[in-house]
Amino acid sequence: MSREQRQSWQEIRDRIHGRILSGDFRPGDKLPRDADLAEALGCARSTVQRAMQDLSDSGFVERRRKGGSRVRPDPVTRATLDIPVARKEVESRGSTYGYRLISREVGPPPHAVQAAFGATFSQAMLRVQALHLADARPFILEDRWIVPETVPEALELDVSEVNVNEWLVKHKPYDKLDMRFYAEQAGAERADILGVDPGAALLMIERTTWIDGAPITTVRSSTAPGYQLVSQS
Amino acid sequence: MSREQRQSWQEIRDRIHGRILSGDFRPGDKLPRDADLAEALGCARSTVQRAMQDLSDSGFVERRRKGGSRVRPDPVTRATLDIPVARKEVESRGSTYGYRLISREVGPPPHAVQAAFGATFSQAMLRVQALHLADARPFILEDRWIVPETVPEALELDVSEVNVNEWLVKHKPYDKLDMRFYAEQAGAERADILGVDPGAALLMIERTTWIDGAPITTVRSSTAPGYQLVSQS
DNA sequence: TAGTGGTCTAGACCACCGG
DNA sequence: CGGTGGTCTAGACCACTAT
Repeated sequence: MSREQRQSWQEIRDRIHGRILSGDFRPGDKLPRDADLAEALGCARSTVQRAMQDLSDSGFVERRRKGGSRVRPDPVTRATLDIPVARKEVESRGSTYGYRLISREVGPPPHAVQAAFGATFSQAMLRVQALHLADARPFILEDRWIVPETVPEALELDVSEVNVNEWLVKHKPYDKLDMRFYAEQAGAERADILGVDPGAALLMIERTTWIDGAPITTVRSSTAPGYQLVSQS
Repeated sequence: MSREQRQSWQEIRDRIHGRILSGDFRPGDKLPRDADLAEALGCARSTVQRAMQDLSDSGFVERRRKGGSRVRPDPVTRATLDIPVARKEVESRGSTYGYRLISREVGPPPHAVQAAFGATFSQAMLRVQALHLADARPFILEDRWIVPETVPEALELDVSEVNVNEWLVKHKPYDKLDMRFYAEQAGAERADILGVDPGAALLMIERTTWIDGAPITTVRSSTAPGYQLVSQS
């Protein structure tokens, strides 16, 4: 008789994944219960659980309590991006990092900023514009708005010395993050600051963070031409 | 005496995370072993394991066998992107999807394509250029190269009828994916195809996939102005 | 080679949600 | 309300790697 081999959750995942790819399970189909899969595949239920968890994270299946597992009808490709602190990114390229404060002001946020937070805030906010340099050349221009009610210490910061970006990352945890990427042409002013031709295509990165539902900060980063975001693994 | 409450791995994670944020554990510090944390926090080791796994996935800590766990010295913000199949994306916006083949040819790949695969391939490849439409307006222009040795069926496909993009997603699994995003100005030809002004800023998406080390396909997608990539949660 | 994280198992209970 | 996925526990063994 055959002996059951010990199987890793990756093997179990691949076996199930294989049956999806082979058309054995088709998009929209309901999959067997974890317990039944476990028995059929000859492993513990928690191993199936782990495998299905991964398939769910990867976007191949949807899971619902009581509803069971289904093959996701619309395939997606999922990518993970690491956005390091600007200084780290510059240094990892072997360049020398530099930081230059461009402006600091306190005032009412424009509509675009309020929209980023998904609400209307009539209160004044702290705005900081700064330039990250790589070997003394412009690398990223960031335009940041900070909500003083959530981050009162920010008003006291000497932003000409302290890198607000890194200060926030180190001291202000968030539990909600909205991030978006798009392309935009450089206007005259931005082109001048970044040292590029007006109309150059810039990759824009927008980040907005909240903690316990309270808005922390939103930042629009204009990256210099040639900048690329690369997915992990 | 006090009774130990049953704790979820999220609670355990937050307690450890809290000690990192509070400066109790500083960047670069070595954390206690899982077993010690479990005892200190009053839960099973596997619960700590799950919590640390999440902190590792989120980029807060680094884990190494024998080496133990350390607070990651360089903070990163991590974002997950879902890139749906073009048709799904168009339909989810309430628009009508359309597909138009622009060209199909077999020939030697340019250096840029070989570079994407990280190797030199002198063999001929299948190139397919196609346009995805939203309400009859250009949405995404894709320029794809397929390796016939890995995907022999592709040569037989009637690409004027079949959406190669979706065909590959459904039938060709991959185990390695490289994805990158950048901004680029539209040249005259692309501007014409996409129906935009020459010089417009376009968000570019590059995807390259492998299976068992063998290259499958690489595609450069030029998205129409206004296109945004938005992170999940 | 020994220490540490990674995983598997078996069993139990919980939480959500469809019928 | 009952079925299904989600999680916790305790214990054992494995795999990687720092020392």
